[in-house]
Amino acid sequence: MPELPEVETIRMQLESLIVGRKILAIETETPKMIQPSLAVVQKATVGTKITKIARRAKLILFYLDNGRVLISHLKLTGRLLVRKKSDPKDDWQRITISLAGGLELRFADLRKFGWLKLIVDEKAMKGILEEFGPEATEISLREFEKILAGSRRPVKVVLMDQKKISGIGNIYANDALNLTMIDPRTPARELSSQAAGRLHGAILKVLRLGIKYGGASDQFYLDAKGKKGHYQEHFLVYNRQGERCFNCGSPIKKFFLAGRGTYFCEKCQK
DNA sequence: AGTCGCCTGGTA
DNA sequence: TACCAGGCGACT
Repeated sequence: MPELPEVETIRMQLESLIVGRKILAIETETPKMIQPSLAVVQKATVGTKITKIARRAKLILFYLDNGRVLISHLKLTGRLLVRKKSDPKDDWQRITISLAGGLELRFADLRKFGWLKLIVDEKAMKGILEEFGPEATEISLREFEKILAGSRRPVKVVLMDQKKISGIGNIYANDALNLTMIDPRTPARELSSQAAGRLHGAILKVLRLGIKYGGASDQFYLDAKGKKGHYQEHFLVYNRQGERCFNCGSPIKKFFLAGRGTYFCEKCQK
C-alpha cells in the first residue's frame, strides 16, 4: 500500500481540493469496506462539511463539522481520487462520496482490503490514534534508540511495526537500510549507537524524498488526482533484485524476511 | 517467528 | 498454472 509519503501526498491534495465541501451522499457496492455500516455512516455524515484532513500513520482522517471523523486506510491497493461527477468511472471504484460543487471523492481498491470507518466520539478516536508509535518523520533520535534497544527482532521488522514507529512500509524500510549499509536481519538492539543515528537520519531522508517525488507508483499507487508518483525512479534497492548496487556495483539480492520481500546488497549491508 | 486470511490481477 | 504484491490482524 501507500506508505507515509504516498498517504501524505494524497492528504495534501485532498486538503486543497475538498476541504470546506459538503457531503451530499455516500454510496457503495462493497459495504464490507464501510464501518460500522453504510447506513450509519450515511446518517452521520451526509449534510456535514469536511473541515480538516489530517494524517496519522498511514490513515487519512476527515474531520467533519458535526464532530465526527471519517478514517480511511488504503492498505495495499486503495486509492482516494477526486473527480468530477461527470468523469468516467474509475477502475475498482468501490465507495463514492458525492460532494457539493459537482465533485466526487472516490475510494477505489482492487483488492477490497481498504476501509472507511466512522468515529463518533473522542474516546474511540484517542484509542485509534494511540495504537500507533511516533510518526517516522517526527520521532526523536532518543525515542528511536529506545525502540531499537527494546527489541531483538530484525531491525527491518521493527521499522515496519506501526505500533513502534508509524508510517514506514516495505519500500522505504528497504531503502533506508541500504542507505545506511545495515543488514535488514540485524537484531534491532545490536545496532551500534552510530548505526542507529545514521538510520534515524536515513528514514527521514527517504521519506522526505518519497514525498518530494509524490510517492512511489511501482505497481498500483496513484495520487488524489489520479497521477503517478516518481519515487520508483529513485529506488535504491526496492524491487531491484539482480540489478547493481549504486554504491558498490554488486547485484541486489532478494529474500523473505517475516514474509515480506526484502532487498539488500550483501556486500554493503552488514 | 511463521502462516493464513482478506481479495483481485499482473506477470513469469 | 503458479506465484507474487506497498498492509495488517488473528492465530499457532
